[in-house]
Amino acid sequence: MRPTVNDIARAAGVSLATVDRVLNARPGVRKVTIERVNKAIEELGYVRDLSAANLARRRTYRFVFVLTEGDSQFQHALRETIEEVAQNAARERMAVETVLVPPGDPHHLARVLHGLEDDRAEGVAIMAPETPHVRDAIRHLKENGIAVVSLVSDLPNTDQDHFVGIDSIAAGRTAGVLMRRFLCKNKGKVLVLSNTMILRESVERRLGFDAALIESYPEIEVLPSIEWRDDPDRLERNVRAAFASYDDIIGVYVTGSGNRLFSRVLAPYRQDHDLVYIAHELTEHTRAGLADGSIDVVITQDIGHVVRSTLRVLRAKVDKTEIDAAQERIRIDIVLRENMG
Amino acid sequence: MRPTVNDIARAAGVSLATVDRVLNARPGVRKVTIERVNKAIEELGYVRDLSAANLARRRTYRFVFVLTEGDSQFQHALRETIEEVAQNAARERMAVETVLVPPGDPHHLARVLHGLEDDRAEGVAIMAPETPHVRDAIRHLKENGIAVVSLVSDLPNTDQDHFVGIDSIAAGRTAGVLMRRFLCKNKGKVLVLSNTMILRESVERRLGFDAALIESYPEIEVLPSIEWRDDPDRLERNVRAAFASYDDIIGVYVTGSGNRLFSRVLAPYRQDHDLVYIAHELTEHTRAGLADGSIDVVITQDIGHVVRSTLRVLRAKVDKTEIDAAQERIRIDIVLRENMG
DNA sequence: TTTTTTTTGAGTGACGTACCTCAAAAACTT
DNA sequence: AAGTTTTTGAGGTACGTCACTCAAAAAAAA
Repeated sequence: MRPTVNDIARAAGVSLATVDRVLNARPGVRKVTIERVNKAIEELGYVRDLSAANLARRRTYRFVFVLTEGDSQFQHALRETIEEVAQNAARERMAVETVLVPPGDPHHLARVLHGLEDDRAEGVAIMAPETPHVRDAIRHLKENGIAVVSLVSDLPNTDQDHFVGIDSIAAGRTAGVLMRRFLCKNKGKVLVLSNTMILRESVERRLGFDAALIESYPEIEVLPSIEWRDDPDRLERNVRAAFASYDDIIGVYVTGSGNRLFSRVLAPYRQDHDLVYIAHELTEHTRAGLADGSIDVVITQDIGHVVRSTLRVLRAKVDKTEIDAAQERIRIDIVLRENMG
Repeated sequence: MRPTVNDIARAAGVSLATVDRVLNARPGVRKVTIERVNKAIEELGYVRDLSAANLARRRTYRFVFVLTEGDSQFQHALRETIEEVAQNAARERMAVETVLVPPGDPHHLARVLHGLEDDRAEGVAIMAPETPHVRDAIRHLKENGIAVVSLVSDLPNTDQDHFVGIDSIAAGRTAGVLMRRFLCKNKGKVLVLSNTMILRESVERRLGFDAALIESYPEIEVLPSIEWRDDPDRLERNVRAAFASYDDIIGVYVTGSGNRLFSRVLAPYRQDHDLVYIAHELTEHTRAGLADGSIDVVITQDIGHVVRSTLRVLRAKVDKTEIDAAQERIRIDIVLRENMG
């Protein structure tokens, strides 16, 4: 049987009240007594029964996801997953809320974050680009004792507690090495498509991709990234231009969203070109692409895992308990048609 | 605030005791009353507070892992992981025990399983080959109300509640398709190595591998599996014979354990042969192989995930609650040096 | 209708922890 | 040594559920 507070009290030769004062850092206990209690805790290997504790303090963890709006399939899937996971999380005394902020408006985002300080949340999960305003807002949150984690998109230069997601450079490298192998020593050019290179992930993926591909395979030329910035016409124009300029395009790499659109634009060229198509993020569309063979590989991360992990990490931070690194590590998943499941 | 039993009692116009009788399926309640209570539960959306319930009934889940002995790196890693996870599981009122049985002795295994019936365990997790004795023992366990799940190695024709692991045919198919792509239209032979074809996984992996490889790539000949049955000499002999007979071996596929040994035996041939090496299970050794480039791909499953999932599923079965399919799905992981992490 | 059986209500004491009060004891000041 | 302050103890109530008892009420059987 696990030791209880009563066992600690007996072992330390003090009363229950004193043990309680020590455990919950309440004032009015001498240093010597505190040490005596801590020694007993140590010796008996006492660990507080968190579910009993949460029951007693009638606690519900209040967590908020702050996401930038956007209607890419990835964003949809993310929001949906949060919704689903939140349902189950409720059973474990967690109230999860989602707040959407317009993209490209750091002030708005910062205002939202500030608004969370006065006891709307005990923990905040953020997916947004890093800007000075955000850095500032995160510092404030932390100063108010609110746990902060970023998901999918890292915020490395902030006071955040944790990042839940994958290393984008490694993800790009993985894409690069698969491109190299799937190209089979053929010579030619690789098209890279990105909605915007403002997001750190896009840049880092491209970085890793180039490193893995060019380094060991100089016969390949990786073309400059085509950025389409939410403008379908620009995408179409640029892709058309690329195929007009080069007739030896043998691979395409899409570093972020836009697969749906891109696939359509690409279709007419696929008859003449034997293309290796590598994309990121497993969504409805990339899934279909894998199934019908139009996409060869998808590099992704398990969104469900990301969301669940985010909540576990937030709770651990709030409770000041250890996190299980092995469980919280997000893997870079390589998905082919065969292991799509 | 979540509704409590008291709210249900009030809403249904009955006493607490009656609600309790209904909730815990105790006798002495009329059908009409049961329905009234259930209606109230439905309407208020009541869900039993499991942590309060477990606290009250002073419950600790007793789970037993039954594994066949063996000193492959995979088995070691599995046992170690169970050990680790069990530590954390203790905080959630789960007492996890591991029982090892000698391989190839179905009677012993069956006896062990029978021994678990009389209240040693509420749930049993099994990794062992399926035999009539095992089927029988599992049926008995189930009849005694004990939850049974298999892990890693499926037991499809038994009364088990659940299987935690990957589809071996799909895993083999994944290996096959990667072999095909990495071979880059070269012609030649592929060596397949397996400790034993007695285990269903080995057979299924091979099946999937052949299907993916041969079907779309008939220029390749996949050689008959070399079985070494825990005999290093036999492995060495057979590998040597294979390389003596064929000078166009361009790929090797190891369907299970033996990578450590095989790598050593293979080493001298690697200078003359440009080989694609695909293996299963990410262990210390295959990890090192990926790192130094001697292994190209490892197909694996996250052992930590498997073990944690096993415990969650067992608990869900015992509690008769839903399992979160998305969370419990074990993925077929493709591991390259770049995404090893 | 009376008797028997079944169903229901009211209540109690756990489980392990939190959080509170009030009085007593111990530790300090002067 | 007296007073003051700090520290400690004893006790209670609560959280939401379980598991039980005993008596009362309702339903079914005679």
